Amino acid sequence: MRKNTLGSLIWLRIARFTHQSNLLSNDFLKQYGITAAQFDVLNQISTYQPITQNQLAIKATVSEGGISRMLTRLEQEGYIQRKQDWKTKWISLTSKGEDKMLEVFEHQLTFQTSIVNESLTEEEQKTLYTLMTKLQKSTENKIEN
Amino acid sequence: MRKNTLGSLIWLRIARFTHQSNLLSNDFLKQYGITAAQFDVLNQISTYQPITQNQLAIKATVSEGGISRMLTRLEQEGYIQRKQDWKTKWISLTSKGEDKMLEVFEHQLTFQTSIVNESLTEEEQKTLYTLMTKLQKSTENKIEN
DNA sequence: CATTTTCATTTTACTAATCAAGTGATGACT
DNA sequence: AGTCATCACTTGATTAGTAAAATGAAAATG
Repeated sequence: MRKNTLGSLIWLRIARFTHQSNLLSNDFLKQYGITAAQFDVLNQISTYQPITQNQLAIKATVSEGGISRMLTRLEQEGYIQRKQDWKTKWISLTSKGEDKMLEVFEHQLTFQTSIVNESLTEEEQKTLYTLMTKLQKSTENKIEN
Repeated sequence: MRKNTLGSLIWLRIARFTHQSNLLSNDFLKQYGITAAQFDVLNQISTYQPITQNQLAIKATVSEGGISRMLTRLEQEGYIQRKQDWKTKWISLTSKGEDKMLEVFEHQLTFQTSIVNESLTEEEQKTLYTLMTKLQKSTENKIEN
């Protein structure tokens, strides 16, 4: 007989939430013509630009190959530019990319915040943040073994 | 100036944990020759078989098209069988699929559990489970609008 | 009894991710 | 100088996901 542990149930809830909130995010961002994955990467670039692809991959927790393809798409759309300097490519937003982030950032933040605010009190949110941070940091350490 | 809310920080932590724990899961399951996504689907089938593709898609929180392809692969590998009955296809594990789940389930459960146990106390886990359940249920309601 | 509706599943076109092998230029040995 | 290693990035093969259009067979309608 199958018996689940508390740990595995937590795992399942988190996986479901991520999946479903991703669907909602993509649906919400559709009106701005970008996907949730693109928003995340543009947001990282906006924060850390100019940044190399290598560093960006780490910030966005995506593989080298993944960021390469992602940037190709974003470059085609005209949101970012890659400046080759020696062997490194420095990534930054174009003015179109800056405008897009200016247009979208606040709304996406409000969108995410409201979903959390609707189901949890301020106190609960603080607790959840603390616990998730513990969990995530510990997983992060395991990755860098 | 960019200012993040508690809600958006929670969102970020959850997304990171999911992504990283998925990498770990895939890495762990590699020795058994299956992926984390395949394990999840096989696990659902094992629990609810026989089950239609439609219901399975809901259980596994995957789109109709997604489950169709996934099952094609699992069928090719010989883990599942599809029995056409009227217009419905009933999915169940083959004996090879049953064996695989018997081999993997306990280990994957232990793997997931240990990651949570290593970073959180029993009490913290209960709290986290309660909060994540609230959050996830609320998101689920938004999806079915 | 022919036609339309319904419905489960499949397919198409796309985004996105991984790992691993391939490029191509810089720089460091011998 | 010639070879070799390194490094940042790209590419190929595969898995996985979505939305939306297409299939195909049964049921319902007129």
